[in-house]
Amino acid sequence: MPAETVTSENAQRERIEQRILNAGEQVFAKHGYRGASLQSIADQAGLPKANILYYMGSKQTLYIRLLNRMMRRWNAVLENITPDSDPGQVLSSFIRTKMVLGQRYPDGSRLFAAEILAGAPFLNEYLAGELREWVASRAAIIRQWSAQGRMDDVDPRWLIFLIWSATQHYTEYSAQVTRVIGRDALEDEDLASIIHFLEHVILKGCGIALRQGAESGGASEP
Amino acid sequence: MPAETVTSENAQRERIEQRILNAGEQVFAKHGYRGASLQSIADQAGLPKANILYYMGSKQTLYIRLLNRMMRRWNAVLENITPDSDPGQVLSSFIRTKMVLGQRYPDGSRLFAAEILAGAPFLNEYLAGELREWVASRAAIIRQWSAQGRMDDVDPRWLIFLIWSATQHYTEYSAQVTRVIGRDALEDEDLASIIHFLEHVILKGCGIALRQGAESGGASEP
DNA sequence: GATTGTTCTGACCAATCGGTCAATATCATC
DNA sequence: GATGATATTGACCGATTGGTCAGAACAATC
Repeated sequence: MPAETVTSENAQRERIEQRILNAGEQVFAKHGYRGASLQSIADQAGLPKANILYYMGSKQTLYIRLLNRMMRRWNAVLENITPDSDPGQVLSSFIRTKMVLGQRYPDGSRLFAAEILAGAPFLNEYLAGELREWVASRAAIIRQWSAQGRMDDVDPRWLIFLIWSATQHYTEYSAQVTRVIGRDALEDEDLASIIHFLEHVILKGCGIALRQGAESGGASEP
Repeated sequence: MPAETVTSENAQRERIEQRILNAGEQVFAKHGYRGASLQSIADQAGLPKANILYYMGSKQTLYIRLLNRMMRRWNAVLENITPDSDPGQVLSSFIRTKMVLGQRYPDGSRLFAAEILAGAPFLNEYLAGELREWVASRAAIIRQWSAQGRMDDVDPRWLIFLIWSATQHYTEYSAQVTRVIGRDALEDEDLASIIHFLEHVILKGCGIALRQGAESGGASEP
């Protein structure tokens, strides 16, 4: 780049890199690693193809940067969970945080999904290492809750996958969901309705009492 | 093909086409429409590339045949549902049927998922037509159940999507699930455990009484 | 065994793939 | 305004893409 002051120089480079990353996220999300072409990413970013390679080095480097960026965004999920936490609060927050992240980064979520569909060739270590530890530690706490009688004795791994899949669905499969319910996109009221539904079914299904007011107008209890 | 008797002639052609379809399903499932190459499909099928095109005509024709084949397989899901049906039985059967189908046709399920990720360019009509009707008719019946007090008043569309996503997850994301729980593949006992979990949480979460014996050793009720 | 209608496939096509590179453009510094 | 460092990009590379096609191979009929 042109040599400006150090800060603005970095800022300029940062802006261009972000533009490339966002363009790459869109294209990789739609067509997967193999199906995405540098030319289409360049078109999406409004830059010549050679410029993409100048900044990112290679297709693979760009792709891995995108995977890492998305993994970092998920760090906020289920981070403050302790054996003393309230199960209802934690699961409810899990559902809400995950839904918000999916809405904020739909392309990143889909990019991740495409990588898993392809057999997760670039994510083997992450899944079998970091993520496995993450799930195991959360599962251990949930098991304590069950043992203390604060919720049903369900397999916490399946519970985590259930919440993960249910929330992912509305971003990754938005093309399916919107067409089936006859909308162009999911509105805020839809999202609120979905979150409310998931909280109701999952918490109640795990034998966790629903919070007061959370059921206003939603579901009728016997 | 060599001119044999009419029946065996068709049988021979059928065998080769099935071989190509299965190979295509694998490759399309992994890499999506754009990312899949006819050469890799040919290699997978053990045939020269020109042979693939001789039988299928074009990449797009092969792809659409695969989508149709998978859609047909899903016809068994939620087919016998009436206002008089037992909600618990129907939802339980929905979960089981869907899980079994996912296990039987993992590549087909993933193929479908990749198509949705790409924005469902080939499935627009199906999703906005046939599938929308399918969901709407089932949703209407579920609403009747709620109105009759046989289950909670939850949005039936979100319920259908919940079961759909939860069951899909274990086939489409098997790469993630198996690595996170540290297995090579999901065993029969895992599947039984998952089905049991989903039945417990979803039925109970919808305010449907669980059948006798279905909870043996599974979840502890207050 | 010549005829006929498929089946099969190597060779080839223009287009596109990821990536390289040399030439040019741009700016801060002196 | 000369120097040096980085930014930019059109032109190009060999490989691969989906698809075409002519002709070889094949089996049944006459």
